[in-house]
Amino acid sequence: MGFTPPTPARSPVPLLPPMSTPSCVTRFAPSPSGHLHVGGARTALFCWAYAKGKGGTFLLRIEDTDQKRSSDSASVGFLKDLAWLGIGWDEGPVLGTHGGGAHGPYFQSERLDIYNRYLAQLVEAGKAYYAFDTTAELDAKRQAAKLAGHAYRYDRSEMANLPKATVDAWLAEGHPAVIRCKTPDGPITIVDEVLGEATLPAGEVDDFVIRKADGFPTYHFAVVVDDELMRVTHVLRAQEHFNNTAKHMVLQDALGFRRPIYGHLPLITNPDASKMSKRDKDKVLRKTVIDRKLTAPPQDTITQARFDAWLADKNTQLELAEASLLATGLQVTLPEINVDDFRQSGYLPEVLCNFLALNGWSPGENVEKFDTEFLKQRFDLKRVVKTPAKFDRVKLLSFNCDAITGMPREEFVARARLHGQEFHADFMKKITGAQFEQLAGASHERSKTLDEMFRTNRFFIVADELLTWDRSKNVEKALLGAEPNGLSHLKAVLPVLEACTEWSAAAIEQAITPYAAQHAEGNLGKVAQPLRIAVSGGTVSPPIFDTLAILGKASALVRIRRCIATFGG
RNA sequence: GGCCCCAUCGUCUAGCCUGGUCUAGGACACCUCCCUUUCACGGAGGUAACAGGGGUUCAAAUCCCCUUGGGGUCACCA
Repeated sequence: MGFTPPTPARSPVPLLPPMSTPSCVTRFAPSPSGHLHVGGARTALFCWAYAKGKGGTFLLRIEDTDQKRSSDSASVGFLKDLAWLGIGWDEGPVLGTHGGGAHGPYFQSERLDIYNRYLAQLVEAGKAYYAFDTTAELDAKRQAAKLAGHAYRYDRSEMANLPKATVDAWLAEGHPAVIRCKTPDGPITIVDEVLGEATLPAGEVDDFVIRKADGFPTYHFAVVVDDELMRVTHVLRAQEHFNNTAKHMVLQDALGFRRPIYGHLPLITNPDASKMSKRDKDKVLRKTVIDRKLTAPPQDTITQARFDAWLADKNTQLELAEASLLATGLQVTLPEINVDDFRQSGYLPEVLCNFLALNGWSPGENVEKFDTEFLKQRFDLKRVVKTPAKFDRVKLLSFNCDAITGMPREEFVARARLHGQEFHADFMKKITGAQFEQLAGASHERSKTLDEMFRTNRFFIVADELLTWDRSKNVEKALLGAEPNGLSHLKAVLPVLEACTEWSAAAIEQAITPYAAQHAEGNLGKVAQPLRIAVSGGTVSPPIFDTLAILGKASALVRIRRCIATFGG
């Protein structure tokens, strides 16, 4: 059989008039199995940047051909994630101003008749055939091959040569059947803009399934048909798809389709080089539960039965909502995996985009900080690295910190407020608008994330009479050290504060500073720290005068009195 | 295991294609000091890498080969 190794089409034959065909069309084609993973987000970002930088089209397609794994709500989830990141799509499912387009539907599950048309065409042309092997038979052969120590390859001798009459009869009798692609014999050379050229030896690609027994096309088939029909010119996807490219090329040749340009992006992994997956959350939870020797879930988290089942079987995974509930109960933080996790943790979308782009690509010239506009203009496949990147959350945090401290105060306050309203409704309810503004203002320069102030300043929203004090070393030292210790300073400044007629940070400072000068050798810390402990219960808070001002005079005084009483006055 | 790909500080990377300008640059982390009312921020320094071995060459991080190590993939999942 005269199969020539495919080469990229030099002059593609356009399906549509040239006028309406953009020079560059990229697509992001996730399967809707949950939220958008950061790795997926990086792929989407690069696809977007590449197309937009060339004035082309970026489209989104939902690959929901796996009936078991797909759900409508899941796809909506990462549409929102993408929109939050600022990665807009020109064509695809509609969300707000994004999406639409003339090449839909953009859900593969709605394109079955299209696939069937091409499938029939292939079978008719003898380029594909029905196969009636059962899963059990196939598994046995795979197993045998493994035992024998060689790679399993599908043997077409039986099914590919079945007489048409037999095939029709079996089909009519309702035997389960798949359709396999008759892969021509010969080596296949993949040309990749990132990885270069790679040739798979003959026999590496066997007769793979293109339609499943349930009537749905496999990923390989749907991708090839859709990329052609949606006139995709550049396929940018994760490196795990590299070997699949050969299958896609076989299909393109069989169907007479154009060949898009390929670029396979390096993977993003955990710092220990393991795959980043939501499994990592389960791992953290399991370790905590085992370390603490817990036999029951914390109150108000998950049921005992669910807990037992999860703990008994390492392969059981908690749902996202269950996991975060349990994490809250155990007071552990889960590793961020999905875009939404980073949003909840208070990362800025523009920072996440910036940092993600740096994993696998760099503009050179020692430039690290840039926005998506810059990325759009500068991104190119030549500078994409070939090696997998370990995702460094610490560096991301540093970038986030820089961005936050670098933004105008009003912007921080506004963005923190939005974050609070979404993720810390309880906090926002217990604090007035003015108080929040003051707190956010005071937290601005010490915030690494939008979330931090809500976690470290919970003392603001507890009732004065319910505040408790840490009994840590630092607290004891500050309050009960050698005389004159913190406690005596507290007793002494109390009347000073009571005498304050104006209760602003500046006014309080004016009252306290002279006291410190006189009674603490001008060492403000000797007075500030006990005050901080008294009103916050711990050793960390925004600057003390701000803290007192935000709390209000009444609250502050009650807390100080209670503290004195608690620590023995 | 077969096949494919890859290999620069702890990490992300620049440099490699078109050998000399590399006593290998930046960033994060780390260490030291300074600043400081806590926590942060900030400022000044510092430690730290061309996986190993052969070639080619006047000259190799840069080109070639081998070894080792890492990753991907081998589904009626995508």
